Amino acid sequence: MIVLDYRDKRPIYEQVVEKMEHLIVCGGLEANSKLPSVRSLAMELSVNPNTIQRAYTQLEQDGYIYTILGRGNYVTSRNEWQTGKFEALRQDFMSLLQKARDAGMPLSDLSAIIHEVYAENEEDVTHD
Amino acid sequence: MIVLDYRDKRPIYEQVVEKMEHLIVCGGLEANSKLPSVRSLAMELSVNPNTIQRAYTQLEQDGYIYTILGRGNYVTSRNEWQTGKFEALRQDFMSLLQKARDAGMPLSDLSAIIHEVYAENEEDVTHD
DNA sequence: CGAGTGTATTAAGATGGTTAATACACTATA
DNA sequence: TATAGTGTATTAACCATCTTAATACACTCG
Repeated sequence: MIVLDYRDKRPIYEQVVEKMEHLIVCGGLEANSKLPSVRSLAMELSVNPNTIQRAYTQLEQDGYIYTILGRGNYVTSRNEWQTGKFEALRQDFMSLLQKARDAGMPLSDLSAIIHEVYAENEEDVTHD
Repeated sequence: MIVLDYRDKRPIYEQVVEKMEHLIVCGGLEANSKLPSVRSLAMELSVNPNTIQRAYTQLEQDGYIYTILGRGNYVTSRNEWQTGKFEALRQDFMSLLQKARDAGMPLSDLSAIIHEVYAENEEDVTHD
């Protein structure tokens, strides 16, 4: 379900959060489906249960999963986290765009990247 | 010249690198102008000279400054780091755009943000 | 020469990530 | 009711990294 990158210098719990979030956002995990238990995932990744517990706590705070005591952790439905996710992405985009503008990066470069990633969605949109 | 944010949990040397880089990229520091000495900036920020030394070493590795032994640290001219900077920004954009696409963020939202930040440069660009 | 500079080394303290060993409360099931 | 599986909490220890501290050395400039 998840593979750790040991060259990654970030904490393990952050990697678990990131990869779980990616799975959920991309639809790899259905809403209300059950996640691996704290102990089983810890066993699978050869890490301590506390580390997984910390990751799950973070995911719950971010709204991606919910917990039922004694039963397990489950995936939250999309509409519960999508608004917050969009806002976070907006913040990141603002920050990154300001850096790009300050560095003198041409608007055309950004446009090219956007159209490369959003290849399917092409219709109009990107100008006034 | 620089103000530290003590609520920021990142290492001090990272903050110094970030703020110096920002100053250089935004033109707040001219090419070939002299930076504060390791000891004087350490004094000014009330941190250890080793911490500033580490920041300057990082800035040099990233191509933003160059060092002359016994004389000081100086700002590199724009064309020496701009290409690398653009490439790094491109990488970040790709990564962020993929996340936005996966989360189902509409192209129109991105367009709005871009036009907000790149207000002056408006011409056409963002569509084919 | 002397002051200012970058650089290197070593030791110590502080913080945070991780492991480890337990313990407790809850839920589902035989 | 018992048992197993679950989330959760606590405490201690280990380790890596950031930071400070105290020095020392080589270089440049006046």
